Amino acid sequence: MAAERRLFNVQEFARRVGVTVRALHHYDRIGLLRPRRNRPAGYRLYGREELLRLEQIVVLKSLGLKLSEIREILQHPGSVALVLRRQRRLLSERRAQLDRALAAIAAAEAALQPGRLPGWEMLQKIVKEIAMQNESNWTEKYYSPEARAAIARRRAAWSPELQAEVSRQWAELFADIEAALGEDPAGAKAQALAARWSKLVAGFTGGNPAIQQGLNAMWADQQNWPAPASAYRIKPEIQEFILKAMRCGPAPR
Amino acid sequence: MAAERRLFNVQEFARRVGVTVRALHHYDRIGLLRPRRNRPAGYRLYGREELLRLEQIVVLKSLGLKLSEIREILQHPGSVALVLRRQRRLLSERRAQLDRALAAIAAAEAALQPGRLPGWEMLQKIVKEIAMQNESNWTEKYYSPEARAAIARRRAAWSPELQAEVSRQWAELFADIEAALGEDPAGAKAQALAARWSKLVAGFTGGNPAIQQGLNAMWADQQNWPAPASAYRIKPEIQEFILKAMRCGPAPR
DNA sequence: GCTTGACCCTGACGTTGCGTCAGGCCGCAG
DNA sequence: CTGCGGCCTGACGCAACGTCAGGGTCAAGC
Repeated sequence: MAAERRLFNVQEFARRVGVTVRALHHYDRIGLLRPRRNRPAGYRLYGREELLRLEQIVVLKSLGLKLSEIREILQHPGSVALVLRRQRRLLSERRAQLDRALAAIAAAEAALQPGRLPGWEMLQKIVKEIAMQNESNWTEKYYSPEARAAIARRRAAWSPELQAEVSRQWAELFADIEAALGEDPAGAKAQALAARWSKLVAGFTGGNPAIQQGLNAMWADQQNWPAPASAYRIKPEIQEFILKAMRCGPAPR
Repeated sequence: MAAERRLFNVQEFARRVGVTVRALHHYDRIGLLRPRRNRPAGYRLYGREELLRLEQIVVLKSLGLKLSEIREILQHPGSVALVLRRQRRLLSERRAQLDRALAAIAAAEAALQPGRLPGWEMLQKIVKEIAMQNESNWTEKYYSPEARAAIARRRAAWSPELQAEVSRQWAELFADIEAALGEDPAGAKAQALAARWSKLVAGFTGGNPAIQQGLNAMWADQQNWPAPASAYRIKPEIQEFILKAMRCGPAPR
């Protein structure tokens, strides 16, 4: 009955869960987490029940939910699945956006690596290209009926053998690039390698620009590579060489 | 000399670049983009020069830079490389955070799929596990000297043949799972499959939890898969089955 | 009982990048 | 002259608190 009747004052309570006192004030004001206020002076006091609720709040907040949404969820726990699905979609979109920005930055850095002046037009063009697909999902834009059919074929044709073959091609390309690291990125050899690279990437991505962007973003930050791709982890020198060859190679125009 | 002396009023100017009139007001107030104001009534007028600057602003904004940072960059264009590097790091971190949240959501959804009650403790545990690695990079935490050595060995041992072998294992596993789709996720067969899955993933990720999280996040949202991984694109049924088996399988305890 | 230092309270403003009125001036067509 | 559309300048709102400022409370030591 009287199990752990202990009450905490704000500071200790906050420290215990890992939030700030100010946050508790805030939650109190907006009615998200109401403490008991028995003490005559109006001190906030929190018990086990509030602890539970606060932990739930923290968990949901870590999923990127807004406080208002959290309040809704805690009032109607049945809607949790719905909210999670919605949230997942939202975060996915945000991540796609981030990937685009990262890809743009990577391209921009590669473009101004050679020590040239910034070259606003180039930066602008890069970003525009990449941001283009920002609005409206590319699925409808780039996967017109016939393209969709092509993908279906590609997927149907997928097999372990094909997979192995493609893997081999990547490995070969990596080896070739490594052998050519000293070459001029603008030279014919490097250009040929870049072309092979592009072709392989296109084959993998099915021409899907969003995925290609994702790839670029990953280059820029290999630490965050997701699992299966890690088998393809690219050495920094190779990555740098290809980026240079692709960006500063095809004649300045 | 007098090439395109045309001046635009706010509305047209805004429409031309794709920003709102209010934004232009804002940029004016904070001194980021000052229009000319020749007209007696104090109307804002924008020319070619302002157009260029606004375009630069928009580009930099799309990279996630704050307006104050943009102002800095435009004042000192030499710092652009530095700012880009910093921004890339920041966005990477944000993306990692997003990945963690997505992984947690995916796990949570899988956990409450069976129609059971939410199970706050489970949700909490999931999120805690995943958020644990939030602070301090895992590299130091999980890659102690000996682990680092193991990774070096792994990398040294990497070869096209090994790659092909692993690819084959994945393909086989996918096939086996597909054949077992009708089974009980909590059954021994499903559990064995889940174990194989885990082992393969661990092999790929070198035990790196960050990358495992990334993988989970990708499951939750295959649309955003980056390039080479797309060869491993997982069918939804397979993904769902494994998630179920891994989460609701090992006895409710 | 009194002082002291630690702890608590309630406003209230700052942050970021605008959205959204509200109230009023300007300019051009009929 | 009137009407309508475009422009202007405040000023508040949003999300989730951080950060003072000014002032009350509590427990302990003297």
